[in-house]
Amino acid sequence: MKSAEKKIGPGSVLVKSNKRKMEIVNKTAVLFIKKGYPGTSVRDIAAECDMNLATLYHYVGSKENILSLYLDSVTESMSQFTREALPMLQNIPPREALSRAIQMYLNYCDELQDVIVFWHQESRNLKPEKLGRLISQEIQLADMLKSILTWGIRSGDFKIKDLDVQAHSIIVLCDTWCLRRWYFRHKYSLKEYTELITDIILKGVSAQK
Amino acid sequence: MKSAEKKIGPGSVLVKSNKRKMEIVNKTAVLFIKKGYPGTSVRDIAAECDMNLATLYHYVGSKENILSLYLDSVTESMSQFTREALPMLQNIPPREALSRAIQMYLNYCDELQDVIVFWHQESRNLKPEKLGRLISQEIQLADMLKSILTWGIRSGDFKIKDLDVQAHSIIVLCDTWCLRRWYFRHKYSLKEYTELITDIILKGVSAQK
Amino acid sequence: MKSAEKKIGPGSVLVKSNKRKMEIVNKTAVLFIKKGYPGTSVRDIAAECDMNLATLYHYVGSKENILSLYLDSVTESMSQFTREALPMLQNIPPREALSRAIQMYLNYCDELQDVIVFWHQESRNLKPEKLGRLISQEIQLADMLKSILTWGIRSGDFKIKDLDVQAHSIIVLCDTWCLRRWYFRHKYSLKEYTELITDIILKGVSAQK
Amino acid sequence: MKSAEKKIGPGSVLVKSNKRKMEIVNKTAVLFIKKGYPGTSVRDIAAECDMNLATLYHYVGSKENILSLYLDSVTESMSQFTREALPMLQNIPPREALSRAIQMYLNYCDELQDVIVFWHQESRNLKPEKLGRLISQEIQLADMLKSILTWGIRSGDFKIKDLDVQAHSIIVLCDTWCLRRWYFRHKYSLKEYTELITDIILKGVSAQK
DNA sequence: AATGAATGAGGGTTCATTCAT
DNA sequence: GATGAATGAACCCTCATTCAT
Repeated sequence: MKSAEKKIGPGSVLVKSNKRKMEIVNKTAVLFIKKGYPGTSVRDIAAECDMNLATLYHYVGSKENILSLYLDSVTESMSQFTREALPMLQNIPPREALSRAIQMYLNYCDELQDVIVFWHQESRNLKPEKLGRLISQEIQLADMLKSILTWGIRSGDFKIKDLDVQAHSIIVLCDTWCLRRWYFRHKYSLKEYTELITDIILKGVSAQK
Repeated sequence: MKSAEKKIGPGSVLVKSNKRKMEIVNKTAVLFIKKGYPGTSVRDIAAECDMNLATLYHYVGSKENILSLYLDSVTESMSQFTREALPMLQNIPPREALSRAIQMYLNYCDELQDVIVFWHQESRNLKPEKLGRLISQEIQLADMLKSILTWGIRSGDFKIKDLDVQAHSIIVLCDTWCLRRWYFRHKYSLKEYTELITDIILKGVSAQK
Repeated sequence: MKSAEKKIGPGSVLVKSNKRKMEIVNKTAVLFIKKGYPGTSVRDIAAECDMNLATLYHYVGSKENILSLYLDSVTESMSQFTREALPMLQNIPPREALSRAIQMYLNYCDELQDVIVFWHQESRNLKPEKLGRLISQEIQLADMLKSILTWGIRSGDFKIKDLDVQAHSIIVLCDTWCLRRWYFRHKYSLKEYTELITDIILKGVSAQK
Repeated sequence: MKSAEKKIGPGSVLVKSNKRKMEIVNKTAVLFIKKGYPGTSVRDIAAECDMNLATLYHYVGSKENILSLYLDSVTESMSQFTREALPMLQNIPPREALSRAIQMYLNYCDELQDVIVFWHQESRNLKPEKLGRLISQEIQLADMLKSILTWGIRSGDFKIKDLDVQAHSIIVLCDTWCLRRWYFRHKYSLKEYTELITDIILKGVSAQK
């Protein structure tokens, strides 16, 4: 990430090069999602980018690196989601905060469902270091949920045995909208699923009278 | 096929050939799980089976067929689990039935975690027809849970808005033990996870006073 | 040809074995004609014969040998045609004898057109010795025609510069019915073609006034 | 393909690439002729071209495509022959025109005898579309002959029952020089064969007094 | 006579990557 | 920066044939 560290102005060579690189990554992502990582050949990618094979290599170095760059872009997006979501949930009653967190994350998942499914499937092809970055994003998201859950516990709204399991369960139930779309997609709208799953989750965390 | 006319019993040729075939499938499964389907070459497989390449083909026909045979074996195992579990849960109070179903399925998942993760990841490489078989197993499992949930609703123990979402949620929360093992494995024992997730689920389905 | 040399009665093992062998050859011929010699695998053949691969080898020894046996059968058939045709053409005016020879050979070609085309195409795969047998059949046929032509010359009906060229030309013009069937088949009936080509040939050999 | 936008002229990249491609096709043709199409492996071809296997594929795409390219080159050559021959036969008395056409075509056949034999034998391996191209060349040649024959009929020199059969017969009798070279080659010179076959043909088409 | 199993060699093709220009 | 060419390794699969039983 040299270019990110240096302060370089618009129009510089590095920026242009970086823009090109991201174009490649984005176009490649489409292929990866459609055909899988091993199923996508570098020649496919070059063709999709309307680019000479060697030129492609000039920009991105290797096939694996494209995957890595794509990972960067995805984790950045997830990180941004988490960062942006948290402030919007403060100063709200915990139950509603959790509801809205679920709703926001489900919307986010729905938009990026292909991406989410892709990383679930291709995490195998990541080296441990890269896989770690993916995992840490999940943990960051879980942390956000954990802070909401903690507020609720303090306020007496929630009663939770184990924060970690609870937080991850919430994430997983949202991801399910993507991972089981073969079942849910033709049965519920996103709105319906959101309502139903929110109900289940809230019931699970509530301090029952 | 003349051999098809012969009576098939223990010791028959077909059984012997079938045994060999299953040996191959089982040994291949290990490779598939370790390196993924595209990452496993038929030469790898032949080597693992200590077998000439052509001999391998004599038994299994193609790489894709090994995957298919493996799928058969897995769906059969899942089907058997579902079939065998149900009778053990009858004539038991619904809450306990559900608890035991969760426990049994989590044990089953724990044993076959590599397998479960594998099929989650490689479902992309399945032709629609095969994928359908995998899906129908999940649905069968969900059906089993739905029948337990229905008993509970009738008995007044459970209150559930949507059976389908609830049943699939339960499955997913169990699968999570495998799919998020990178997080749970070094934090909880299976027993602990079982207790915690059972709690969450039961709370979610209970008819609250 | 061991069995051919020995005088063995019906029902003997060798005769039975030979019968089986010819069955194989005949069924194989169909495949050879349909898919070509290199395009036909020994497994294809065994399947067509509803026979175990090793059993097939027990009877015929090798793939090449099947071709050779088939060649035997074809040359024998051609030889028989030539032998049987000649006596039917004696004591007939030369012009009519030639006409009838052409007609007979064209009928023969029409029946065996697939066979004729096959050997034209696959002669490459024959070892010189076998190829020689095929060639000698053609020469034998040419000899028959040459004897008719000679009668005609003696009788004053024909005037021919070179017997060999003339005889082979006649054969080739008949073979053309098969070799150019892509053109002639949908334009003429065999009867029409026979008349037309007979006309051309007769005009070519006639002693013009 | 960007390169397609560039002007194509001598020295352009495309021409250079095309030259290399034709080198491959020509060298491959030798192998095809010697060993047959199925008998020639792409590894053989790469070796003959002194070229890495993958490089070969870079230029020609597939084995079948080499055959197709070779077919292109051959049909182009035949087409050129037909185109060039016709003007040379105009304003000549029909008998002489036909004689010279025969002579020219026989010379052409003699030069390309291996090629002609090859396509007779391997036409089986052509897809219908490609086979059609081969056939249409033959028909084009026949058309040329038919126009000569027609002149002769009009002038009263020729008397012909059926133009098609007559034209194709002439072609076949010329091809025979190649297809029966096992017989003619060691018996006649090309010049002798030309004279003899011309005689036969002319006699066959003549309006006899 | 019959058969399932076994095998070494080779089939056509594609891969990710590099390099000279 | 950009490009055509090049490459070694590997891909999945099929071949004709043999052998133990």
